[in-house]
Amino acid sequence: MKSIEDLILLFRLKGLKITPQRRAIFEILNKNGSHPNAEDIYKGLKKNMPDVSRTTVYNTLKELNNLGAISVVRNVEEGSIRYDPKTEKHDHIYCLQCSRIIDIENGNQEIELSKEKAQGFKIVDYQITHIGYCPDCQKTR
Amino acid sequence: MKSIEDLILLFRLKGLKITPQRRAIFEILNKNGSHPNAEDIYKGLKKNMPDVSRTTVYNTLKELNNLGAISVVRNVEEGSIRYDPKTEKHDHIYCLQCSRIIDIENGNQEIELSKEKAQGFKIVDYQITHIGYCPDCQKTR
DNA sequence: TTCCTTGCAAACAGTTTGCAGTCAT
DNA sequence: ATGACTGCAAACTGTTTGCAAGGAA
Repeated sequence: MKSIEDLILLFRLKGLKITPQRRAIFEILNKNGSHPNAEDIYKGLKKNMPDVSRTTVYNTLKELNNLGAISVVRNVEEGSIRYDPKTEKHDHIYCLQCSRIIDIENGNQEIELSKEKAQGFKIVDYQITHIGYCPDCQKTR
Repeated sequence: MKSIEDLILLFRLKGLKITPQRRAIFEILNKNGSHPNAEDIYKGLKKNMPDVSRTTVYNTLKELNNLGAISVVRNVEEGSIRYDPKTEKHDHIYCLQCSRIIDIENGNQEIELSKEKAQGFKIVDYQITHIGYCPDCQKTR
């Protein structure tokens, strides 16, 4: 997870500008620690900045993603794209009922594919998602 | 991967009907062996059945998914839902350039989460996706 | 005959795009 | 001053829904 200062430097380095809207989005991502979609961020923003538009949210998320400052959560079959502000490699646990995603450390080096299994693919990454029910949702089933 | 006969029996068992459209969708899923989205199936269907509608494709995919005869592919970040006709547990390799997905056997029992790592979640499944570039796309980069 | 299914059209959700006015640098 | 950014509206994509007519059992 990049600090707000890092994000600002990163944007400036690329000739991108730091607007109050962007600064506020950085703050939301930074304190949130979760896996929000564009709408989550938009709603958070609106509280303090009622005239902000969704376009600005989408635009800023796209830039952040381009810069590698956030990443897309490889999909857990939902209608919307969810973003991950944590840049270090990690796995996820996904709740089938409430869609909550939590991060877990990943300590599996054995996941690396053998040459035969890779079938000619050049592998650059992998994603592990554990799927189940979170503590809260177990109570209400 | 269920046979067409199995799918027909499964549908009949649930009081669902076997229409020519559904039979044709079963055939496409069965011979395709890939990870199509609704549009892929619709296009395939149209060749022999020009008046078919997308609604029928969506409806049938939903029923198949409900019955556990196909599943939704997780861990890819695309605009559309992709389905997996292979019902046995397996992993995927995903091509970042052409979006091709291939199946690979999964032989990682060590993926199971320890109790501490699961953080109270009740885990029922997991999905591993290896990400990279397929042989064809490596040539054209 | 009885539901289920089909196909059309409309609705919907999430996201992207074009553009005129505004603002950061 | 310049180019990037904002916010609006419209377009677009993938999917879902309501419904009248048709078809499988």
